[in-house]
This record gives sequence, structure tokens and C-alpha cells, in this order.
Amino acid sequence: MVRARSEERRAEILRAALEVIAERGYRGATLGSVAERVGLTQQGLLHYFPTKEALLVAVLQERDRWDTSGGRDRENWRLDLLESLVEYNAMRPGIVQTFSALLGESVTDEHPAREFFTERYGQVRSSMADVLRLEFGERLPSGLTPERAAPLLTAVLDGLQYQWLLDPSAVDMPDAFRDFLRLLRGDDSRP
Amino acid sequence: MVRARSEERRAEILRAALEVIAERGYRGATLGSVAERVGLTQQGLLHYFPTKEALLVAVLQERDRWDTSGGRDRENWRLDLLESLVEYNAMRPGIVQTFSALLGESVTDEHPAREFFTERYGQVRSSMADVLRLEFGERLPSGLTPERAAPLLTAVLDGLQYQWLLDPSAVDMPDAFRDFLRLLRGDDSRP
DNA sequence: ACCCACTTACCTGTAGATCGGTAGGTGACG
DNA sequence: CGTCACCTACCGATCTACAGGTAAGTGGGT
Repeated sequence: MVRARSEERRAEILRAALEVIAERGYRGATLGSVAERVGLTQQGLLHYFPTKEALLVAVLQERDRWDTSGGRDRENWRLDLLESLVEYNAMRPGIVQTFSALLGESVTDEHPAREFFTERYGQVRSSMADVLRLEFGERLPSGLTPERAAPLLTAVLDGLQYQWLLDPSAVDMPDAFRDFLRLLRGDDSRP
Repeated sequence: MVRARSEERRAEILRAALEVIAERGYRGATLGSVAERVGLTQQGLLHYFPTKEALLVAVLQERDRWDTSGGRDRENWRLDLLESLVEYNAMRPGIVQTFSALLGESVTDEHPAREFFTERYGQVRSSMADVLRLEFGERLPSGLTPERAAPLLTAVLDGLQYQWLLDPSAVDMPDAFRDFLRLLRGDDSRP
């Protein structure tokens, strides 16, 4: 019973941490503000996560678990699933903001999330290549190999997120992503 | 003479600030560490820039001045100039890191650079649309209008930078960008 | 049913740093 | 003599983290 309550608390804390990181980034986030959001003192929070970095690691791990659960294994993705993922993200600015902020911070030296993102982007590119191979075979209509198109696909996803976060009214993220897919498919029908 | 020395100092400080922001982001950067790098005390630095935010603003303004100087006016860009810009960036990880870190941070609430980037991306998209129109006219080979392709072009530039910063050995930024241009051109020659 | 040893889930208090910024100099130079 | 370019000396606010306490369980033996 206590155990269950504890797990529940941890989940609450992680959700609060996600919010605070979205609002202020990891460096700008404080243990106190996360604690406050779940009705704890800062020291009470440290009972669950011994250091600030441990909390960040838990947030990243949860993201990984979420990403790779519920038939969302990256092996099984297809292009149209990616399309709906983008649509889904467009309805969840909070999550997108959290991880865009973390990605941005992580390129600075010795950032605790740097290794996580480095490794993760390697995996993402290779998943994207798989997706593309599944869809197009060894050559896309443009002549590109899946391995060469994968970084572009990944870049578009991230880059659109930043533009959309800065000004949601200026960029329709799902539409823009569909435009990119049209590019990949070599489809020249007029939108 | 004193005036000249002062301007010189300001330039040194801005360069140091650029470095420190690249290493730790804006929030992680401290006035003390910037000051140390130019051989000043933190309070000595505040003589030139009255607040930390003023220093950031100056850094961003300098970036703007640099961007739009020396025939680099965004009006005059062409696609092959963009290509060499990417090559140029690939030799300057420091600068790229500074502005990628700032862009990432800027999506958080009330970040002092948020407005700057929001406005700037609006301008960038419109410049990119101009470049594309100059190159392709009203329709790209894919059928996209310049306005719809511009966010994608912008996204690819930024997204590739993040991947490259995280793992320079994993992504050849100039090559990948050329791949994207091939996509835009609808060129299906095998690379 | 009850006591006891132990754990869990917090809290108060605070050490120890650091940070941005203010106030008020001082010396060199024009 | 006045202004510029700094410096020393602080201040108040945070922030992370550690120490140590306490109240409320939890489980086993009797």
C-alpha cells in the first residue's frame, strides 16, 4: 500500500518536473519549484530523487519508456505513423517544449543530458532509416539512400518544433511535415 | 583613444560572452566567468553592460549585424550561398553552439531571447521563401510553393545543427544539406 | 491483541556556494 | 578638475544538499 503510494508520488513528481523544465529548462528549474507543485518541501522531494540530476535522469528514462511502449517500438513505425505522431505532438506543446528545451541545453558542455541525446539521436536516425527503407526500399524517389535521408527527416521534425514553439501561428507543424513527406515521395501534385 | 579602447573592450567582452554561452547556455553563464575571460572583475564587466540581460541583447544584436553585413544581406542570398554558409558553420562549432543553445533555451517561458528568435525566424522564413522563389519561381519541382518550403528549409538547417553538435562524426552537415537541396530540386541522380 | 524493531515519508534547520547587482571609492588621463 | 575605467567591499536572494528529527505505518514474535 505504501509502496503503491510511493510510486504514485514519484509519478506526480516526474510530471511536475516535466512542466517546470518546460517553463524554465533544466538549469533554470529548481527543486523547490518542482516540490511546491506536488505539495512537498524541497527536502521532501530529495527523499524520492537524491539529487537534481537523478530527477533529470528519471525524466529522460520515462520519456524513453513512453516512446518505446504500447506498440510504439521504433521498429514498427511507418511514415504515416510518424505523421500522426507529429499531429499528436502538435496537441501537446508542453511535452514538446520540455524536450526541445532539453535538447537545446544539452549541446552545451558537460550537460547531464548530453550523452542521453547523443545516443538517442543515433538510434532515432537508424529507426528513421528503417522506416524509409520499409517505405521506399534502398532508394528513395530522389535517389537518396535511407541512411542519407534519415538525418534530414530527423532534422525536419526537430526544426519544425522550434519554429512552432516560438510562434505556433506561423507554422502548421503537421501540414509542414506532410509537405516534407511529399518531397521525399517525389510527389509533385499541387497541394 | 580612450573611446577606441572602450569599444575594443566591449568587443572582447562580447566574444567572451559568446564562448561562455556556448559552453553553458545563457542561464548557466555567469557574469563572473565572462569577466574572468577578459581579465576583469564581474563588477568591471557591469561597467560596460549594466545587466546580464543587456549583455545578452548585445550578443544577439551583434549576431544580427554580422548576419546582415558584407553583402550577406538576406535579400541577396541564393541557394548555393546557403550551401557555403553551412560549410562555413561546419568550421565554427563555437558560434553554432552558442546560437543553438540560445534557441533551445528561448522556447522556455519568459526567456529574454524569446522575442528575438520569434521575430528572427519570421524574417528567416521569408528570406528563405525569397531565395526559393529566385531559384524556382512560384512552384518548386515538388509542386510546393516557396512559402511552404521555407519552413522546411529552415528546419533542416537547425535540425542538422543539433545532430551535428551532439555527434559531429555522425552527421556530415554540408553533405546532408546538399542532399536536402537535391530533394528540393527534384534531382534524382544517384549520389 | 499487543509490543517492538524497523522502514517510509516526510519536515525543520542550516551549511556552503554562487549570483546578480549596488555603493563608493581610486587612480590615470585629458 | 572632471570623467572614464575600473576595483574593493558588500548585500540579499537563491539554490543544492546534508543532518537530524518525527509521526505514521509494517511485520514478526508472543
